[in-house]
This record gives sequence, C-alpha cells and structure tokens, in this order.
Amino acid sequence: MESTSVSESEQDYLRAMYALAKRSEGGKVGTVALAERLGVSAASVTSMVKKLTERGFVAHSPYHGTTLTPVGEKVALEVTRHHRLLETYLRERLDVPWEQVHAEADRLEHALSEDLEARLDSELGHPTTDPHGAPIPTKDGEIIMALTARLTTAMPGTTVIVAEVEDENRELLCYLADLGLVPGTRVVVLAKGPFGGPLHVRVGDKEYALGEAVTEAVAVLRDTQREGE
Amino acid sequence: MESTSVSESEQDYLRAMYALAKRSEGGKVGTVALAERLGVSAASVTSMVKKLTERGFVAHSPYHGTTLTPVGEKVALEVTRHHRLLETYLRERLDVPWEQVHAEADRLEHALSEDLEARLDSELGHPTTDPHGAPIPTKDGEIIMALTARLTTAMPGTTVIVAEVEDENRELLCYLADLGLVPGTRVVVLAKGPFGGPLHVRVGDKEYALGEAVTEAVAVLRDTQREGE
DNA sequence: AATAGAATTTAGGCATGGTTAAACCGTATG
DNA sequence: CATACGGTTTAACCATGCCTAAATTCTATT
Repeated sequence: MESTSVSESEQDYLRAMYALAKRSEGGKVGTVALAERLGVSAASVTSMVKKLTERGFVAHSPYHGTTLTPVGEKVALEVTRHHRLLETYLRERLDVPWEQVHAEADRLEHALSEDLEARLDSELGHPTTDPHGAPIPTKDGEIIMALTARLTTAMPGTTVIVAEVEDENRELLCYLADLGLVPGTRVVVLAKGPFGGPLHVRVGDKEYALGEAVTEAVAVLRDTQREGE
Repeated sequence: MESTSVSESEQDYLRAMYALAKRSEGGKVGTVALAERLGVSAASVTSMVKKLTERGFVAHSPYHGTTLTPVGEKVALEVTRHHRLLETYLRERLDVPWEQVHAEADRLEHALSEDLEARLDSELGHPTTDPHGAPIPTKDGEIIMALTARLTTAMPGTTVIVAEVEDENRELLCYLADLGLVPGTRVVVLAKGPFGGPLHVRVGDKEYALGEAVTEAVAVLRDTQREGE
C-alpha cells in the first residue's frame, strides 16, 4: 500500500495524463502537452512527474515521455469517475448548462467523499456515460470504451449518431450545443470538401459546414436504425 | 475593492471567527480558541490573523483578541451561507445522515460556485435554516438570529422546542440524534439536579438525564403551542 | 554529418500555510 | 506585590506546488 494520500494536484496530473494517454501511441504523454492541458509551465510538469515516479504512479523516460503505471491508472480512473458522476448529477438534478458542467465538476471533484460518490451514483441510477457521452468508470476501475470513430472520418452518404464530444474547450462546447451536436443526435454526412475542407452535414432539418477542429472533437457511431441507407 | 480573492484558508479562518465571535463579549476571539476550532497551532493563527489584519478583514489587538471588521463579517457570512446551503441540500436531496452533513459541507464549501449556490438555493425553495437549525444568511448578508436560550437555562416545568444544536462535534450530534433532540422536537423540562447536576427531560415518551455539555449545545424556544402549561 | 529549433530538464526562487521551540505578556493568586 | 501560569507572539524552519531563465537533449532539415 502506498500509505500516504494523493494530493489534489497529483490527482489532477494523473487524470490529465489518463485523458492524453488514450489517443497517443504507446500511451506516452509529453511534458508540454500535459503542461498545456493543466495550464502550468513545463518545468512544473517535470518536477511533478518526478514526484509521481517516486510514488509509483507513472513511469518516466527522460525526454521521451511519461506513462501511467497500473496503480496510477487506477487513481486516474477513480478521479475520472468522480468528475463524470458530478457532471452527470449537475446536469440532471441541478440543470447546470451542458457547457458548464465540466468546469463545475473540476472544482468539486476533489471535495467529493466516497460516501457522497456512492449517493450520487445510486441517485442517478448508476449511469454509464456523462453528459458529453464519455464513459463513467465503475467503482472498481472498469471502463467501457465505445467503438467510435471521429466525425472527421465518417463517409459521405452515411448517417451517424453522436456518441461523445470533447469537453475541455468551453467555446467549442457552446458551438456544438448551438448546432445540436450532443450525444444521441443523428447526423447525416453529406459531403466532404477536398484538402481538409469542411464536412457538410445535416442535423435535424439544418445543414452545416464543419471545420476540422469541430469534426475531430466529435466521436460518432454508425446509425444502426438506418443501417443500409 | 480588495481586488485579490480570499483563499480557502482565509475563508476557513473568517467563518470560524464568526462562529466563535457570536457568543463572546465584544465579539473578541482568542488565538487558542481559533486554533482549536481549526485544528491548527496557535502560532499559525497568529500569522494568519496578521495577514487578515493587513487585508482589512479583522482587527487585532495583540494579546487581547481579534474581531471581524464589517468587510470580514461579510465574507464570513458568504462562506457560512455556502456551508449551510450545502448541508441542507445534502440532507434533503441526497439523504446524507444528519451527523455527517457538516463534515461533507466543510469539504465542498470552497468548491461551490456562485451559480451553483443559486441553483441549490432555488432548488430547495430558499430555505432559512440548515439541518441543525442554524439560520442561513441571505445572499446579501442578512442573517436572522432566533431569540433562543440554552437548554441549560430552561426552567423546570416548562415545555420547549429545540431550535438549534451545535454541529461541530460529531459524537455529540450522534448522541442528540439518538435521543431525538433535533430541531423542531418538543422537550418537557422536568427537573434540574443541584450544583450543575443533570437536567431531566422528557422527549416523546422517553426520559433522559442530560449533562451540561449536552444542554449547552442545544438552543430552545418556548413552546407557543403550550404557552401556559 | 552538422545544426537549428523544439521539447525537456535543471537551477534557483517565491508564496502559502503549516510546524515546534522559545520568548513574551497579563492576570489571578499567594 | 511578586510570581506562576496560561495565553500569545516571535523566530526559524519545512513541504507543496508553482514560476522564470538557463542548460540540455532530441530530431528534422540541409
């Protein structure tokens, strides 16, 4: 047992590492990427990574990136669970705006006791995804990754369902909310401009041309209701 | 305007000062009393008080105690409002045990945004007291002190209603919960032993002999339903 | 292969908020 | 009225987590 507890900062770093490690070859995370995500300097990351290495939460290969150890990943999943349960609760029970739950949960996640976590979970009926479509890890650290694709890669002519959207960028989230690109929404992919041009889609009865920053932030599933269309 | 924000520790100190100042002549609070309440050393209190003095939140008379300034009191009331709204929400909407809401609210109060505060308040229908009977300050810093007396001073033969109980001591709170001494409960004062002896009371159909530590922690109102009995 | 530029780490500091030990003040008591 | 003792303050120090600036390493380009 690692005896001493994990500080709030350490938790922040581990959760951020987990999020960045997902889509990166080998699960390796760079110092600057972490620094930008956390809003701190690269030097701060280096020293915190050193500390997390000593505590057995990460493995650090100097100049080549950092990876979570199984122990570190467990902590990251616990923190992520707190965060996503809070987001879900704030949205469902307190009507906090969709684009705002992320920031609120960031503030609250470290103050959530295990007991309260359990109460939120059962009050919500053991939800499996948060308001942005991200899976909520179970209490014992299981997480179910949906087999989604980026909207960027969707084939023109197909119909897809929004499964998950990036929640780190508030402005982007507001834009997506305006367009109705929230989890569960059906999107018809019309055409894709050449050379990374915009993706033309229909959402409900409106049509939009989406830039790559947008389509990269949206994960989709094939629409099983309209399989052959 | 004092421009810079009030740190979590500063908020803790101001709220604790407010609570201690209430029942103390001249609103003066001693260093050791604050230290015990906050679980820190007396030396820590001295240095934080110095800082709070510089920032205009308290007035400090060395060796003679500290008082809140109007500005400091305003901050204290805001923090107290957060704390008591949270307690109420946790009890009413998440069924957190009575004796546990205080500790949970302590952890959450600093992470509560103004927006979320407003949502809790309206969701609860603008409550005026928390689960321990303590008044919840309004958004603009008004607080209504009930005209209560300590149970210690209640006259034998009278019937009183529990108005408020101290919430700092968890064990005491558990004991009070066991006895049913929660706000709103009717208590018949039977007799008082001499020389600070126990107070004999009837709660429902049970009788108890209460020590002074208990009767001091319970504030009561005259029972207006049974005025002349 | 040399080298410029990006990424990373090291070095040296700073602010916050805590600690213990020792010095200091005020007052109740003998 | 001296003094002992409790309450308070000062001094010196520590841990955490952040910073900037400088040094270092890696890598992509020529």
